[in-house]
Amino acid sequence: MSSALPKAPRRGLADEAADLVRAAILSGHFPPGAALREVELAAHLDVSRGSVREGLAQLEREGLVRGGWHRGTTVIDVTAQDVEEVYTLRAALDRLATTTARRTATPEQLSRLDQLVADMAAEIAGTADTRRLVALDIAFHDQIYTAAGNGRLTTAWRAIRSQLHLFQLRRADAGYDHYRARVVDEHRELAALLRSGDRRTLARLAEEHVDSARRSLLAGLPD
Amino acid sequence: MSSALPKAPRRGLADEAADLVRAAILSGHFPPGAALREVELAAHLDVSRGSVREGLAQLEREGLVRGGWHRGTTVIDVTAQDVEEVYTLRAALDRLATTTARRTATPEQLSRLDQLVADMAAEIAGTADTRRLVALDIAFHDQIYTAAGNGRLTTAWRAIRSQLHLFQLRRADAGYDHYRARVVDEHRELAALLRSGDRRTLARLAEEHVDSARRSLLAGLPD
DNA sequence: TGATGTTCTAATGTTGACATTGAGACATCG
DNA sequence: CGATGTCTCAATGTCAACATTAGAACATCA
Repeated sequence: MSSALPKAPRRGLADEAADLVRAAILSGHFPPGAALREVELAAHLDVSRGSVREGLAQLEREGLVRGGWHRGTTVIDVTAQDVEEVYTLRAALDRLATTTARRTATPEQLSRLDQLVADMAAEIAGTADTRRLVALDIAFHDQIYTAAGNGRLTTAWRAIRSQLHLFQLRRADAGYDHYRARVVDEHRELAALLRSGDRRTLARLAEEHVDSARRSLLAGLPD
Repeated sequence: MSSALPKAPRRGLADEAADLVRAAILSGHFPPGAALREVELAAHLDVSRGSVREGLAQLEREGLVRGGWHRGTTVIDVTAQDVEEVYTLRAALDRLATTTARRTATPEQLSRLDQLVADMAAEIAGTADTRRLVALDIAFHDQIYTAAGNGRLTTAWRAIRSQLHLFQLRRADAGYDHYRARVVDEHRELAALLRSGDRRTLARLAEEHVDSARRSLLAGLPD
C-alpha cells in the first residue's frame, strides 16, 4: 500500500525513547524549561538509564533540549533570539532545498505536495485542528527536502525541524488567524513554482515564505 | 594572554574520546571505510565502552562516521556524491554566515581574519605544510561563523566541518597546486569584502569560493 | 548581617556484566 | 554445483551498580 518495502529497520530502545520524549515535549507535557531527569524517564518508559541518556543526546542534536556537564537536560525555552536564529537558518536551507528540488523532484513527489496542500485546505474548511495543520505544514517541507535528495541538507533540516515544530505549536496557543489565512495559498504557490518557476523567483519566494513566518511569530512573542 | 578566563569547562570522557578518535581519523590512522570497534577503542583509550559509544555518537553527528543497528561504526567513504552534498550545503551556509557577519563582526574579529590570511601567506612562503594550511583555511571560516553569532548556524557548520576537513586532507595526498596557488588570494578577498563589500557581491563571492573548491576537488577524485 | 566555607544530597558520569543480533562458515538438499 | 537452512561467535545493545559532581541548605566568622 504505502510503499514497496523500503525497509523495516529495527531500531534500538534509544530511538524509541527519543520518539516518546519528543512527542511528550511537542504535546506540551514537558513545557519549555522543564527538567528531564534520566531516572524518572527511565522508570516511566521502562528502559534503562543508558538508553534514555542516548535518546536525550539525540534530542539535543535536534536542538529540542539543552544539557551540560553534570547539570542535567532541560527543554529549550522560546526566546526571541532562538526564533530569530532558527528562522534565519531555515530560510537559507529552504532556499537551497527548493531550488535543488526544482531540478530533482519526480512527478510523484510533486503530486504528493499537491495532496498535502489539499489536505491543508480540507483541514481549514473542516475542524481546523491547529496541531494537525502545523503537522501538515512541516510534512510539506519534509517532502521538499526528500525530493532534493541531499542527505547532508536533510540532516541540517532535521536539526532544526523539531524546534520549528515547537515554535509553531507554541504560537498556536495565542491566536493563529494570520497563519490560517495564508498557509494554504503560500504552500500552493510554492508547489506551483516548483513545477514551472524559474530559479531566482523560487529562491526569493522560499526566503519570503520563511521570513513571513518569522515576523508573524515574533510579533506575538516578545514576552 | 590568550583570553580572560571565559571558562574552563570540565568535559566528560565521551568528549575526550570523540576528540581522540576524530584526530586519529583526520591523521589517517583510520582510513575511510575502516571499522571502529567499541571494545578495541575502549581498551586503547582506557575508558569504558559506554563512553566510547557516546563519543562515536558524537562523531556520527559530525558526519565523520556512519553506524547502523548492530552493524558497528565505520569511517565514511569519500564518494563524488558525498563531496557534492557537503559542498553544496556549505555554499548555502557560507552565504548566510558571511552576509550575517558583515553586519555583526567586531573590529577584533575582522583583524583576526587578516591575521589568519597572513599566517596562510607565511605558510606558503615557508615550509608549506599542507596539513597546517588546511587547518588555517578551516579556522578562517570558523571565525566567520563565530562572528555571525548564530548558534544554530554554527551547529550546522560543525555538522559538516569535520567532513570538509577530511575531504581537503584527502585531496592533499594527490597534488595541491591549484589550491596553494589561490587559497591566500581568495581568503584575502573575502576578508576585504566583509569590511567594505555590499551584501550581494559578498553573497556571490562566498558561493563562488565554495564552488571553486568543489570543482577543484571533484576533478581529482572520480576514482 | 553579609560574606565565606562546609556538608549534604539528588542527579549525572562511568563502568563491567549480561543479552541480543548480524554476518559469515559450514552443512544440507535440490 | 548452486541455493537454502543452520550454527557459531564476535560485536553491539541493554542493564544495574558504583563514583563523581553541582547546587542548595546550613554553619561559621569578620
